[in-house]
Amino acid sequence: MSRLQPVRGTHDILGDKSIRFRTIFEIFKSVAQRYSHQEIDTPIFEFTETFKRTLGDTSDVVTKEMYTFEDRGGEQITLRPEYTAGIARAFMSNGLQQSTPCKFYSFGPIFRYERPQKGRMRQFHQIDVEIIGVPEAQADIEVLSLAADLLNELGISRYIKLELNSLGDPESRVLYRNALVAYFSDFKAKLSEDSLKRLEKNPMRILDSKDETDRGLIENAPRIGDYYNDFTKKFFADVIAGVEDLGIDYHINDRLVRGLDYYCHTAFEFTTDQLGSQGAVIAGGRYDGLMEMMGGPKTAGIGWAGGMERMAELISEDLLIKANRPVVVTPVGAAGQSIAMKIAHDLRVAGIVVDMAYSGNVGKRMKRANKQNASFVVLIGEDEITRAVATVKNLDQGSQQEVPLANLANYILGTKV
RNA sequence: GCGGGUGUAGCUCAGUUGGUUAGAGCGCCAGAUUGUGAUUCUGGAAGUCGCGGGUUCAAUCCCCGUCACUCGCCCCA
Repeated sequence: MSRLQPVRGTHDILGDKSIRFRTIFEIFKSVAQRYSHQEIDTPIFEFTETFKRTLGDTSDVVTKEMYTFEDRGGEQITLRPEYTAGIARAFMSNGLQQSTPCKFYSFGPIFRYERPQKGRMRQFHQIDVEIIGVPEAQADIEVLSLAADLLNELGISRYIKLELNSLGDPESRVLYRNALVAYFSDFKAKLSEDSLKRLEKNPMRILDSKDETDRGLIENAPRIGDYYNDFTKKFFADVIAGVEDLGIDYHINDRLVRGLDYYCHTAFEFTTDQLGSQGAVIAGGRYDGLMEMMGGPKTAGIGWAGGMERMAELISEDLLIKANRPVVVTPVGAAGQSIAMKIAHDLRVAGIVVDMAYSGNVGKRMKRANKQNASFVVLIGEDEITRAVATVKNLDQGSQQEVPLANLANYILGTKV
């Protein structure tokens, strides 16, 4: 048993979970396409440098959560711990600066070495949306609107609230950062160990701290809103006005931050209290400084990522996209056996989901068909073959009737709806 | 990385204050019913009691370690 278990924090996706994932992805794809986003698939691993440079040396993701290894060619490789860096890299690798704006969507596995918990795995799956090359607030609004529509169509809006903040433009940020450092420096003796480190490298992250003493200090810390310059104020007001016009509920949380320097303006999280301590279902923000930091031209960007496992826990049963019920072809005797596969094939070509009852007596095969939730059983034995018919039994009604083989597909398709 | 809880059949769980052969329900297989499903009845298979070590005449039970799950911290999707 111990050898057969999956690696810690990884899960096989099958059965109900698989259906949930497919449902979420189908709905996501449909919504994203209505917003005119194009699919993009970037590799699951990148050079370690791609993530190190963009996520910064102080973030938890880089310092202790990446799956990094040296490949046989001696390259430092990392399994992607997030989407944005890879998509930004792809944007530049493919020379897409020539064709902005670019609107992308993507989905797939993400890897982080963390202690597993409900709603937190080492391999998990995200859906992702990015708009690259649009510095205007319309992009922020559209991306938020896409997220809100998605949650709506998934039927889980009522569990989720949107927290919104602005980190300001670079000028506002510097002012605020300095004010924070000045404030917290007076309390160095009281700050938690983590927050002391943050004070050096990443003072805005202190606002994230859950440490009780820290929280007391944070109460009276400077508020970012007081440091916005006119441009930032206008930009944030535009975003809020747009969100309100679309009827999206939100509330401002001025302690919601992103520590890294390339983030600016809009930052947001769609959070829930339904998943224990894993609150965020969708999170994102604007990253106008990212491309430059990666060595490309200055390019605006905004996007978000959503956790599929977390959404999968929230969506309700009746939303799930079910596969069509099968028709089960049941041969009787050697004669039936020889013609059954051909009959099944004809039905499949006609677009019908068909399974075969492989073995056992007729009763046994009926029983299995019933268990498979089949809609019809097509019985074919010597009696039928001599008359070129099949006995078709409707499992819901219990009725049955003989149908000429030539009409079989039409009969089933016609009766179904 | 830190702290708490849990680990017995495919699933959900009982149980033994340490003592012949470890149980139930559901599921699975077979028969009643060898050309007709859902109900019913009868029978059956299935377990190194997570794994390793220790204590003991004897361990599924007590102790230690380990792995996994789970809850909280941390972090976030």
